[in-house]
Amino acid sequence: MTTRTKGKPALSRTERKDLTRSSLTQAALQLIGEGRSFTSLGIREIAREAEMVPNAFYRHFRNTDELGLALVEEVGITLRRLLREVRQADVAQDDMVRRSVQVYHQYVLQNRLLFLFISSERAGGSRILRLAIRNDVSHFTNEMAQDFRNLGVYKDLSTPSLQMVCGLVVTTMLAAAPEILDLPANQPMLEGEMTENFVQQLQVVLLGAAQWKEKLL
Amino acid sequence: MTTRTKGKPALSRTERKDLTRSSLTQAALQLIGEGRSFTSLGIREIAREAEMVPNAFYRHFRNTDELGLALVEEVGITLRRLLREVRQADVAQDDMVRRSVQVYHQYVLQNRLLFLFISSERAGGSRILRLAIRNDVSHFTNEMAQDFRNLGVYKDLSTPSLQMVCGLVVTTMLAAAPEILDLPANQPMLEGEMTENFVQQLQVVLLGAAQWKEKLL
DNA sequence: TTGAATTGTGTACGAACGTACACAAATAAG
DNA sequence: CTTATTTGTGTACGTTCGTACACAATTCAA
Repeated sequence: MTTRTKGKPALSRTERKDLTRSSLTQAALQLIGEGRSFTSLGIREIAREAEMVPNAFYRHFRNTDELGLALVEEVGITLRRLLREVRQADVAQDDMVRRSVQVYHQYVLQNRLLFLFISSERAGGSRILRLAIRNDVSHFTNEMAQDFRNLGVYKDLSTPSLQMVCGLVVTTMLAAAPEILDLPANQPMLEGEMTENFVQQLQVVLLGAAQWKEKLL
Repeated sequence: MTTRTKGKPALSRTERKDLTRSSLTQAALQLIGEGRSFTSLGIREIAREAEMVPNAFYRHFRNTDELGLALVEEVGITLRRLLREVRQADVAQDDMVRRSVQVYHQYVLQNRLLFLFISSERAGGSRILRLAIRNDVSHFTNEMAQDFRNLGVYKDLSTPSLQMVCGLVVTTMLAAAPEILDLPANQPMLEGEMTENFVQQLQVVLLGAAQWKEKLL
């Protein structure tokens, strides 16, 4: 226990450690934001960006992959928050898709670095990271399916079918992320075109889902 | 002109050059197949794999990105061939989706290295490569839309709408590629599950497309 | 208060990297 | 045949990398 006889330490040791650890992960994200790809980041590079000596890295991670896994944890949290935001914004039913796309679009921009990370490491780079991200995305998909259940839409779809449809929605969403991020800022023309395409695709998916008939076992 | 007074040179200079150039691109693909990511490949590494001295690389490419663009050309050709193969296999109408998925699945396995390259560089790494790949994928999408036209299906969809739907199909296809490639070989149980999910997703999309009504301008 | 554990620093080493330059061999062109 | 161009080699330099080791400073526990 923390016996604080003299009130000196404003932060405990573990608190300090967590701070520098997070400064490492944030440094990695920062580098990603500058166009570097996570796979090609080195220990020295990350440590330098975090303004610490290379060796300090090892006090927190054995290698860059382990730091990547820490980032994946952030991914999980971030995706969960996204669901919450969409849920809140989404009371209306009519153009629910368009509204959700708006929320998603702005969410991707706000969490630019993480979505850059997700997008590029979900398919490329280290197998461990890839599977970890895919695992998080899978959880995200299932939560979305649960949300659909709670909303009472698509009542006649079995849970596996609902998950299948949500998988499709998530695939479409994640494929849109890199396009959102690569779009030059303040080009309302292109942006509107892309968004409209995105909205229509989701509408097609949901239209198909509404028509989907369960297969006979 | 090639004045061949004495019949010595079996291969012309440019032919030889093209051969070594291609041995460089193939070396890069080979390294990708061994789990390395293209972005992190170095000139020396590629040259070593191609069994040539590092400096020889510069006789063919200025840097690794330029070699990547050469690979993207192969991507274009490969995607075009895929369309052709699906077109040939696809005369039947009933389970056309399932048949196409089978063809696609085996095609991805046969062109494993290129699909590894596409999947990981489409979202990550160098911006130039990313845009080049996206351009090829976009062409692929449009050709698929043209194929749909020629087949006479979805007659009441406008060309932009047809392209939008095909974009959805292509997104789903490309998202499936890394999963196909990461699946441990000879696991018919998992493989069947994945394939079935894939088939259903495409069916949902096409079902939605069939129901899609053009928006009023 | 004293001793152990933790966290960050400084220095150092070999390996791999990109690339510059001079050169050898081969081929095309006059 | 001579000469210029092209293609691949050999050597070399400075940079960056991962990581090992010893050490300083701090914090926790007894």
